Amino acid sequence: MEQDSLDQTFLLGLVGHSARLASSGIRPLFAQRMAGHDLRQAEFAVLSLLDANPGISQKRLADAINVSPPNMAAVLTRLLERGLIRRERQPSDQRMQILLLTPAGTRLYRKAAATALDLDQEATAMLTPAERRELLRLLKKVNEAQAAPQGQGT
Amino acid sequence: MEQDSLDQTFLLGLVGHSARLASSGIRPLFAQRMAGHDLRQAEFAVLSLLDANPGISQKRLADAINVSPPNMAAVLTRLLERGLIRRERQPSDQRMQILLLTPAGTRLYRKAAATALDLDQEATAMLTPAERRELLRLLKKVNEAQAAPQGQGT
DNA sequence: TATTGTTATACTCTATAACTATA
DNA sequence: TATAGTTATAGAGTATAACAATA
Repeated sequence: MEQDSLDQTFLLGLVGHSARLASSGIRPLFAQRMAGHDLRQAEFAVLSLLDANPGISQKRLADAINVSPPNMAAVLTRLLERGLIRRERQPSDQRMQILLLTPAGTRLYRKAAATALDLDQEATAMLTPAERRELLRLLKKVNEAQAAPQGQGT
Repeated sequence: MEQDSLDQTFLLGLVGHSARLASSGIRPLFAQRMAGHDLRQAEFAVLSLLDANPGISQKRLADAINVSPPNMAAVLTRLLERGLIRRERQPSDQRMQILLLTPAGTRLYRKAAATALDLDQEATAMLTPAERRELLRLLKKVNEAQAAPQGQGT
């Protein structure tokens, strides 16, 4: 039995620490359930964004989920090899590549999305629906401001 | 210029994903500012917990910040080598080790804690004070339930 | 037999530099 | 010269199995 009388006042007053804890607490459950679909977190996120935004570029994908371009390339390579996505050069700007789900990718995503929603709700079952919505709203506010600080980052 | 018209509705409805995004957004700022103290996230967390809870065991430390015992051993080794913490066997139960900050560890922690609080507040400056408090309350609720599911995990 | 902690190891994730090609 | 994407590589974080010592 754990005596959880630890004083964590300072650490739990940091959003960075608290968010990391929540993330690391949910991660194992996500990994375990998603193993059935053979999808990792970043892979699932890519499928989700492509389902909702067919034809976007790798850059926008990478920016949205905070993955560096080299690491995104590796994620996409694996999804391409599995036949879950396809890509084409954009005619108007040949530097860009347009990404799309294949029919197999769409089918897998539908199943995986149901799994993801289930497990996420289980992992947050201690919150009321209103609390959960509020938590998501506040995290979104933090994340949107991160993505676009005030012009240029550096 | 980014056209942030991406539809991320589904992903941002997952607490796991949103928490991970927030964490990964704040991490680089944390790392950059803490480099001045030569402290990584887990190391800072250990110092903070030892400052508030002198004499706790490695197990309780590891549980509190979601680090596995083998990885905690590595973190502590580095802090010991730097003379920031010390440890002793507990007389009553010789399996346990009691951890304490050294005077140098306390001094470094004081400075690092001020840095951490500053950067975390900068990173969440888009929230009102009330929103920030509410976000921390909700994350705490999620994290407390994670830590102690309902008896034993497995 | 269970718990605390260690060692060794592998795997994943993240970060950076250097490069190609397009613009 | 700047941007999209790639390759290669290093480093940090995470996970697991096997072990020692104590209870």
